[in-house]
Amino acid sequence: MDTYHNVLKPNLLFPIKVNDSPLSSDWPLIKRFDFLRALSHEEINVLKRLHEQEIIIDAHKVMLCQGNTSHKCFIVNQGWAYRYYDLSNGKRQVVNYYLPGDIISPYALVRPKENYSIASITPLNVSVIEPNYLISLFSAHAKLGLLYKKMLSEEDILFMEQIVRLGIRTAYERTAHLLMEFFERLKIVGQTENSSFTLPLTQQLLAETLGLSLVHMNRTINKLQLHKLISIESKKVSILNNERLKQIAEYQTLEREQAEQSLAA
Amino acid sequence: MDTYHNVLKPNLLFPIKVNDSPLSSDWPLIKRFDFLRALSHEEINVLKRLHEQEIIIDAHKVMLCQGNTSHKCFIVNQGWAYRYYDLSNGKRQVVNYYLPGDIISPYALVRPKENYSIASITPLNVSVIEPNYLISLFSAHAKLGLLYKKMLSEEDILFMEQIVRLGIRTAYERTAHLLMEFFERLKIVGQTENSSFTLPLTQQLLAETLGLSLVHMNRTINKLQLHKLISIESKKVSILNNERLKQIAEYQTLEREQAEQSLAA
DNA sequence: CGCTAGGTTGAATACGCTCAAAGATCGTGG
DNA sequence: CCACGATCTTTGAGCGTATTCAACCTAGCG
Repeated sequence: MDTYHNVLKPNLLFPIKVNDSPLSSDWPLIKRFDFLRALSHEEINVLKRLHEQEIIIDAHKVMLCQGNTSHKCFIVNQGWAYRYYDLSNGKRQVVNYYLPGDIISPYALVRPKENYSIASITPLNVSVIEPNYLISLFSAHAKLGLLYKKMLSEEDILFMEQIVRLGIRTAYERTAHLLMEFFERLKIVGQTENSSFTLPLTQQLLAETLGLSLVHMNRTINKLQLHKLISIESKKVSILNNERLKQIAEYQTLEREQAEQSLAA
Repeated sequence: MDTYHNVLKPNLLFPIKVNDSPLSSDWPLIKRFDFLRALSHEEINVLKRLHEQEIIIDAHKVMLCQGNTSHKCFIVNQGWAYRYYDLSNGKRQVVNYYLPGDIISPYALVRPKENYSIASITPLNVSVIEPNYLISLFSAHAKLGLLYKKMLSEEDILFMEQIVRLGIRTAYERTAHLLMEFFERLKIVGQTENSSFTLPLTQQLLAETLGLSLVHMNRTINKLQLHKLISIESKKVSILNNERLKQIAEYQTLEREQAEQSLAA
């Protein structure tokens, strides 16, 4: 039950300057924006400026603790993190995951006190940003501001999907659905190969995400494998039957049509 | 199971001009903003301008259908609405509720296609706004823009609370928690009296909100009444033992401290 | 090589679901 | 104003999914 609690003791961050900057197109945030709508050179340069201060955070560190205030935003460049809520009886609920290309705590400025904790799962490579800078940048560049809002809106949709998963889906469907989501999100930032991706989560964490017990989580995963829908070997998930998995999960691909009208303004 | 589906067939809205405008302080949105931080006369006037086009929507109407696009924003002035998701097997999940003072579909502009449906519960008195107008207004008035972001951030928190409810709370705790939430949200906009409020929901809808069956929802509500924590008579909920209820729900009051620093910028 | 975190399995239990049917309440029209 | 139908609520009983407890296995790492 509390194995993770012991590991995840609050800790100071140790910023490390990273020397080798990837190519512009290698920043996952830029990939995401570009996916939403093709960016101009100038826009790419603006977004690149967001990545000037890069740090690495160790795996299994609590970055932000329930009750504290967050003063910075982070763009995830590499690695996974998650937000969770602790109950007094020792149970935890994972609320959402931060994958490459996601922005951590975009509401930093307006939220006096975070109700949730955020922790890294893998070593985390993030760009640190002043929340104010983010705001001024996106109000100066209307189109980027719109894409940013689109990102926030997508986060909003992911929350709803999590609610639907927990509310009316069975353990089997929940698991299928979450895996589909991970796959599609990672695909956009180029972190999949063919039909597989690296899933750096323990079954305990998955269980705490899907509102299941560890034991049942394990059985559900194995059932999915038995049915030849997926296979997992050493943290690498392969989707063997995408069609069927999507059908079971009743998964709706995130709508990202290139509708110009909605982006014109 | 599908009783509600029959009632909630998509329908055109019938706008009705409302003649008697309430006093400025009677607009729930203004109350909410003022609660976040005391507003100046000028700011109140700006917000009043948002309420120029008011319409009434009948009870039990689908305002926005899964798959369609929303072109307008609505400020709820009076009545309840909710957002939900339909699964192909007939099950539904209620995602969130819109109470007086809430803004419906603030992401209207950036979302090409809504994945969720929105329906009214009671007759709904709303102000209609152009999404673009909302944006321009809040970028012209920095402080109001900040309060608006704070509102979005609160919506975000409510989503998380719903996730936690569904993920790790028991039926009993879920119900207690949701009732607490309704009470506190209604209190801010002055829709409570002493320890009671009007809850215009059927048990079916509550069940679809909390991921429970109708039968179990009913038993859970009655258990709460049996334990003298609440009482319900004809849609009126009275909280009999606030302390204990809050404790069972492990309810965290929404943090709305008057911290000037976070509002200064 | 041994320790520890993570994964697997079995068995008993419980919480919540389904099916079914009967009551209560509300709105509406005769 | 009462009667009727429809919706909503309540109750019983059996069942099933997921939980809990407990033990054992496995893999990775120092």
